[in-house]
Amino acid sequence: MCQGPDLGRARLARVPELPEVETVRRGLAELVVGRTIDWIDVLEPKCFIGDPAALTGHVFAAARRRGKVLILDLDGGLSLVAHLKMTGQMVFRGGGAGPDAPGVSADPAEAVQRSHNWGAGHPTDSLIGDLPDRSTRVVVHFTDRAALYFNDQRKFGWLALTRSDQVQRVPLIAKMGPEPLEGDPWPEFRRRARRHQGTSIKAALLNQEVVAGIGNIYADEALWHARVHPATRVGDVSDAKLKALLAGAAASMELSLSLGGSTDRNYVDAEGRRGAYLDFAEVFRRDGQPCRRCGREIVKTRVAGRGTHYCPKCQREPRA
DNA sequence: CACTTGACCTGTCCGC
DNA sequence: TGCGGACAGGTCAAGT
Repeated sequence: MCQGPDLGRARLARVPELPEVETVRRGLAELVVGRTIDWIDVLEPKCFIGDPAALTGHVFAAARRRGKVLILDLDGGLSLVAHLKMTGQMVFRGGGAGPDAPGVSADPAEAVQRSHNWGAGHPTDSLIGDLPDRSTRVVVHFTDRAALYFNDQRKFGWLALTRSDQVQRVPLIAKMGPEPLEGDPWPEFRRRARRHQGTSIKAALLNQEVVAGIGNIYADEALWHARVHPATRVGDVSDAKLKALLAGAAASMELSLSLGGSTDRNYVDAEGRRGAYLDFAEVFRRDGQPCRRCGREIVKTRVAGRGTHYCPKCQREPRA
């Protein structure tokens, strides 16, 4: 297939953060809930924690999410916890067309398969080819011949089998901060952010113990919305600005979430250009382009060890 | 304890 | 055209 010059960058930017994981969750809730596991094929041992054989015969009962972590509950008090990290994907394939006809799957399966094409770096991008492929790490085979593929080119992601009542004991989940899109996260976010007065606000936003689900993209977006320089010490950020940061992150994620359903459709146009996922971005990967508020050129630097995009006019240096 | 840096990986891009 | 190296980023371990 033809690969435009921007395709590589576009893929890298599609790291699953909260909105992307939520979109995957919704798809899985529709497709795997109610299905019975036949067996689990672990192609990359480091990507599956626990005994895969213990899952045979169990039925998916619900699909939940905590921050960027997926939680798939099964009957019998078991849960499959999953983290996509940077390049993980969950790709469902129905068995409607039969096991020997991988390319002619039924409509529903294909539709959801596309909507699950988050994450990055798949050879064929908007339309995944035959599975398993070389990035497939785990395959959940269902009794009806359907299958759920966990793909992850970089092997950072994982699936872990745990007892449902132990899910909140998973280290990452146990310490996780409030959900930014549920209830009123502000009091808890403020409390937790104030524990890290000495670090940069960007590092604090990326810290899952401060607030759940924010990654590099939405951290940069939130900072732009709130007009805060990413290197500002948390101690120098007012409560009003902290609140604006939380609101900015939420707004950006809500927008992304609302685009999630349509992103797959025109993700890569005929020229292989970037997809709709970037339409909500004000600064991320927009270095060299004008700020949509003031026209100043967006710059890229490094803060908290991460590529960081901001507007030098709207988001002034701390110091003073 | 607070905070920073490196490791984990692989694919892609850039300069030579 | 090919090759080495930088880079991408979520989380954890190890370091200051």
